[in-house]
Amino acid sequence: MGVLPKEFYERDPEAVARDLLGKRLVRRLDSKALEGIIVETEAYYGPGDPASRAHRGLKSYNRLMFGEPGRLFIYNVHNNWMLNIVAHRPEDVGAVLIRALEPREGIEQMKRNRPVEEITKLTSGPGRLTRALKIDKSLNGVPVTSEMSEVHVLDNDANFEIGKSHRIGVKVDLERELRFFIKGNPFVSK
DNA sequence: AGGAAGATCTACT
DNA sequence: GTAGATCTTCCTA
Repeated sequence: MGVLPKEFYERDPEAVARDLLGKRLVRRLDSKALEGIIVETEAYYGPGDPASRAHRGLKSYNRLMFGEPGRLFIYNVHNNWMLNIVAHRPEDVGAVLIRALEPREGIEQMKRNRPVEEITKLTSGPGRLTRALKIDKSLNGVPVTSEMSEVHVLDNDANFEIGKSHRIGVKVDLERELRFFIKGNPFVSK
């Protein structure tokens, strides 16, 4: 069960979003590691996608979406850092937003980063999980395809049903449903 | 300088 | 459960 290789991310964003469900997201902090299972994702495309950061074409703030797959793409919305992984076919544009995790390792540390009454609220939302894992723009562009990396994703054997819906919070969405989540998992955001 | 942003929290009905 | 205020960052003018 090693790190997911770059090829994993060199596919259609929808496929990557689905396949990231159940995988283990690892955040290396000091000598410790914070870890959670990915339970909710959304796929974003290029200029043809009205909800995408890349909608208005190549800009300085979205250039990572046009670049090498398998790197972090991080931006801020309403004082929340959004954690994306660049994912698309060669010469294409896209990314996958990580929307929720099920905490596994370093839960005490996460709670210190983000005090919360119920454990189900610790990482169940894109802004919540970045706070719990101490992720911000300083990690923008970091590759997730090496164990050495401060953030990386490990393969995992898991069995579950996948649910899907329209993306959340999007003003104008595509017709396709591009939000994916693990059915019945209590850490999926509401 | 101004405003919009893929969200979150709180305070209600 | 739902509406409204508000958190900050970075783009665009």
